[in-house]
Amino acid sequence: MSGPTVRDVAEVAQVSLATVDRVLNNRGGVSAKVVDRVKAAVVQTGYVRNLAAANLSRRRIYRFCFVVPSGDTGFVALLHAALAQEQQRLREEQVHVQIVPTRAFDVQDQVAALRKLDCDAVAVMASEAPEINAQIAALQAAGVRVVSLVADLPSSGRDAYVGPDNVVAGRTAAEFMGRFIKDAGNVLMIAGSLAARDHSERLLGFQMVMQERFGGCTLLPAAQGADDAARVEQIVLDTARTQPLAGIYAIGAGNRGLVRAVGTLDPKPTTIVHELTQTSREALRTGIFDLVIDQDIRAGVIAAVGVMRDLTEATTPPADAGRIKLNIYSRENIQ
Amino acid sequence: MSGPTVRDVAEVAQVSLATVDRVLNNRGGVSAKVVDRVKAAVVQTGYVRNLAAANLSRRRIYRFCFVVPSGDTGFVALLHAALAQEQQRLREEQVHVQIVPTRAFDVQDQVAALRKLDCDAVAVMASEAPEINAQIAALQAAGVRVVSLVADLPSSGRDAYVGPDNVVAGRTAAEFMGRFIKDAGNVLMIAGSLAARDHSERLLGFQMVMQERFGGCTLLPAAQGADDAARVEQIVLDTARTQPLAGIYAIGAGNRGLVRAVGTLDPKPTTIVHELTQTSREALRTGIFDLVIDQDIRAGVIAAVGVMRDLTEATTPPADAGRIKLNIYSRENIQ
DNA sequence: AGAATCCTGATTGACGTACCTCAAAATCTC
DNA sequence: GAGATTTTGAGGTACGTCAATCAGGATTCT
Repeated sequence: MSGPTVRDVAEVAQVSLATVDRVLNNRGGVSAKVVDRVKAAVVQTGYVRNLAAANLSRRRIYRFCFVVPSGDTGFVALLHAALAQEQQRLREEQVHVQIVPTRAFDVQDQVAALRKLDCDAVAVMASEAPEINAQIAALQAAGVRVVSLVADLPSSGRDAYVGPDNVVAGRTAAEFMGRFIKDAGNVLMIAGSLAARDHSERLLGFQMVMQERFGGCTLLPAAQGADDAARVEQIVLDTARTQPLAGIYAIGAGNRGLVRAVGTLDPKPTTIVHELTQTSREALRTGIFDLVIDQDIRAGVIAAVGVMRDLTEATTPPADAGRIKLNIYSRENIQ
Repeated sequence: MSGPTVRDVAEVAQVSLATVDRVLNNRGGVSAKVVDRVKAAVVQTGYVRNLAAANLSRRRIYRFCFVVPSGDTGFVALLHAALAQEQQRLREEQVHVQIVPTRAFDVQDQVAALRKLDCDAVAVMASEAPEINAQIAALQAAGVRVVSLVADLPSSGRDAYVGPDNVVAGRTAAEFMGRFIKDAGNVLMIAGSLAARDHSERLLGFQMVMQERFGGCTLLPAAQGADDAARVEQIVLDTARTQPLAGIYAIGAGNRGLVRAVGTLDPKPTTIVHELTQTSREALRTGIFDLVIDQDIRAGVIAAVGVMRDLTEATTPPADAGRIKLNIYSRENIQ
């Protein structure tokens, strides 16, 4: 008593099961007339494929790899946690996810990791570099679909990008920065590395909106903190020594250093950072950070798997499948 | 070549398939010693149940109903759209979703709708009323699990609530309101009806934070606009005639009226509203609204279905399963 | 007309789990 | 140690789809 099956469709269409199967799975070798009849029968019976049965029968196992920077703090730690959690769940659905940690900013290590992959598709989080582009091309030539994760690699020819729109992220940061500091004062921007596409795009978006709509503020030259807490701390302290700071926009990681530095400043500059980690959550709560712009990395992992599955099946994933939402957190809506 | 199956577990544990089945599905009648042996075998082999096969075999069809207010604009329209979309997808997974529209604020109509349900579980979006509580109790007595959606019905004894934390929603609105208007001026709060639990909770949270942290603002008495555009427009215009308005917090629906009214005011009060609809999206873009606090209703529908499935299976859903995230939108990150 | 190609039918065996029955074996009770 | 009870085994069927094979009929081409 569970809805119409292919059997019912076959009966209504006056054809055999085999023919229905051919039509439903586009196997070809069926005349247009019969195709129409079968499709009409599908509509008439209200047939919907039983996903469980389909998945069971086509005993496809997907093998996906995630090549992502290692790290036991901050965003990458959350990413690994999300991956591990999904890995568990996906096993039930016959999706095997392998996680390949790399050293952040180490191009050779990342290339090496990519080289020895054996899977149907891979999600890569890396900076832009010609060697990496080359290796991605090689993977694709070998039939492996490639997805860039969190930071896009547009020039690599990757099959898809899964991550937030980082220009929008920067623009949003600027919107709140401008309003919070009342369109006046010096604003310090600290990126990790401008070779990381996500960082450069955020910076771009931030500067655009600040210039367009908050001309009362003065943008200081963008600093690079290499996602390193000590470096970030030093940058803030050095800058604050020579001029008053109304706002700080931290584009990359290294938030522990930011917390230390901002905590010593009086008046405290309005501070906007990315990624809701333990550090930033705590800083929001104590009032050291004013806003956190977060990308839901768990949603990102799920989206990436979905896109990789589509790509592996040679079906084009929906246009917005890879777009990860940006979440804005203040001290009142931390979760 | 698709991982270990029950067969492998049975072999390793030196028991029959039937016994493994009894252990895995808690059917009882197995000695503790053997249970341990089977469980050890599960770990040793790395067995994970194949969801597709399980779902196929247990030919369970879930029948769920959504009893929600009808409406072709605003939030409820989005809700219906999300429902229709999920309905499509869920059919593939043998979940039959029926949508029962009711007249908003019409208790008798809602009770009547609840009375003639025939399903395994129901999600209800309604205001608080004793008649509704009674009908929910009757449903539960008949073995139907009941979930409150978007607006909680805590006194009804519903099995679960799926929706955002509306106190947090109100607190978040206050946080941004206070910062945007620089902690000074009159703030008007407009609810739809304080009988709707979501509205009263938002109001509560908003007032708490405004009093705690933004004592410079003056809170005007809360108005009730019955989620009606004309009423809301009138309230704003009437209030603005007698005193300057620094901020408006619209707790419920009727945003079209709000747009009309705020558009005529100079200076424009900082306006914070709920739910990202076509109206509020457009108002954000043109600068009439300053912030929209949205609940992702599609995520809500998915969560509700998950919770109903768990409840129907008599497994307690995870603690945070029903919690819908609040998303904050400014003109820069509309999507 | 004969050969080649195309279209369709009929049938069958997986896929891995759930769920059932019946009988045999082990354990407990007095 | 006989009887009652609990525990375990053996075996089967069903779920709906996929995938493949083989064969026969229809159509087209030469």
